[in-house]
Amino acid sequence: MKYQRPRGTRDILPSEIDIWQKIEKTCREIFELFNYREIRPPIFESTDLFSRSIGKETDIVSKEMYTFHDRSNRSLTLRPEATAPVVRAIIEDNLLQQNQQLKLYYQGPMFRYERQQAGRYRQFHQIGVEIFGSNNPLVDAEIIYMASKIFNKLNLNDLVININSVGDKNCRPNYINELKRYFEKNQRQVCHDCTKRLETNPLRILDCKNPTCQNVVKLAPKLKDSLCNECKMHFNRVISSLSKLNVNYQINDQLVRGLDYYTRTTFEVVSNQLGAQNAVCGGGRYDDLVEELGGKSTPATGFAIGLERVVEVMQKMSLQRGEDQGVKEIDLFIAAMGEEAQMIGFELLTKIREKGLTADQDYLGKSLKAQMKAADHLAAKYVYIIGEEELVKKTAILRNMKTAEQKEVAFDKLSEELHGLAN
RNA sequence: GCGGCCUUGGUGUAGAGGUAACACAGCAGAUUGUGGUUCUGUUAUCAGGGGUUCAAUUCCCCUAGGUCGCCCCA
Repeated sequence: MKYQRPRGTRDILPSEIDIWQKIEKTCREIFELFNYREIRPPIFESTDLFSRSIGKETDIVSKEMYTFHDRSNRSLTLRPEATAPVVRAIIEDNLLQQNQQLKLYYQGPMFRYERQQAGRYRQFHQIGVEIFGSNNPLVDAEIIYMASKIFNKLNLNDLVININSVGDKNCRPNYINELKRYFEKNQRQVCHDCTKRLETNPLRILDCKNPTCQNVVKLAPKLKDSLCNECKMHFNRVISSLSKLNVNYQINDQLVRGLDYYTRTTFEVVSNQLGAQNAVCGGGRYDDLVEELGGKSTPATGFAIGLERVVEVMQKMSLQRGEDQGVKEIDLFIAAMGEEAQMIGFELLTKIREKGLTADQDYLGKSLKAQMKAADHLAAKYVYIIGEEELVKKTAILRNMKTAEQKEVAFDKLSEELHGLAN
C-alpha cells in the first residue's frame, strides 16, 4: 500500500460516526444548558505557550510535542491540549471583563507524539470546558456535576470519579519539600523513574504503580495533611456540594495530574472497561495560569473529555447489550433502467428530498436485480421501478420492500404518495 | 523513549520448506424487468527489503505498520 495514515492516527469511519455525533451532541446540549459558549482557537500555537503553561519538565512538553518551524522560522506546536490556547485567547481577545465569570467550551483534535496503545493516539479528540473568574468551590462542583451528567446521559454508569486537592502556591511548595526530604531518606527503595521524578516532579511519585514505590509512598507524608486552611476548606466545600447533588465520587489522595498548572481541585473520571489508559475525563482548577500567561490574576477551572475513549466504552457497552450498530434505513430507492429512466429518477429524487424524505438511486447502470439488491442493503422502505414501458405511461411501480406489495404510481404523484405513506 | 506479541484476498480466519484452504461480503449467472432463501462461477502470489536454501509465503535479520504493556495522559 502506497499511502498509509500516519502512525497513531485513525480514520473515523461512517460505521462509527453515529456514536461520535451522539457524544458531541450530548456534550453540547449539556454545556449550553449550563450556559457555556463555544470557542475555537487554532490547532497550532506558538511553542512557548505550551512549555510555559504545561511545564517544561512534564512529559508532554519534554518529549511529546509536535513542534515545527514555519517558513519564517517561528517555532509552532500542534496543540497537545486546549486549556493554554483558550487562556491565550481570552487574554488576547479581551473576553474577560472585571468581576465577571466566563464559561467556554471547545472541541477538536489534539496532538501528542506518543507510542500508540489502547485508547492512546497521536491525534486524538477532546471536548472540554473552562470557567474563568471565580474561585468559588461551587464552580468546581458544577463542572464535575456536568461531567457526570454527560456520562449519565450517555448511559455510562460504571464510571468512577476520582477527586483530590493538590494545594495551591502557598502550601504545595512546603509539601513538596517535605516529600523530597522523605524520599531522599528512602531513595534506595524507589525505582529508577522515581529517582528522576524526585528532581523533576516529586508529586508524581505518589501515583507510581511500582509496588515497591507504593510501599514507600504508604508511609510518606500525606498531601492532605499539609494543605493550608483555605485549600482544605475549598476541598471540603467541593465534595460536600457534590454530595448534595448526589454525585458519586471517590477521594483519591494520590491523584496527581501531569500538567503543572493545576491548583487545589484535580479530578479524573475512569472506566473499568478500558485498558491501561482508562481516564475518559480529567481536569481541575488552575488559579495561577491566566496570570502566568500575562493576563490579570484570574482563578479558573475546567476539564477535558477524551472522545476516543468514550467511544470505545460506548462501543463495548452496546456490544454487551447485544445492540447491533444498525444500518440507516432510507425511505426510497429508485431503480431505473436506461439513461432516460435514470434522468426521470434523478428529477423525482429532488422532489422527494424536498419533502424531507431520504432517497437515492444507482448511478452504476446495474441490472434491475442488482439494484433491488442494493435497495435491500440500504434498507430502503420503498423502491420505485422505472423501466422503458413506464417511460411511455409516465407511471411506474412502487414496491413496499417489507410487504412486497406493489402498485402503479404516476411520476407526478410519487412524492405525494410517499409523503402520505410516511405519515 | 523502552519491551512482548502479531502482519495471508474487501473482511474474518486456515496452512505447510516445494508455489495457498475456508467462511462472509462483492460481482456475474441459474430467474434475459424485481431484493432478503438456494445453487454455480469469479476475486490473493501470503506488509516491504535483504539473507539462508536446489526451492520460502512458511526459517533468520532489517524496515514499516498493527496490537498490548511501561512511562505518561484524554
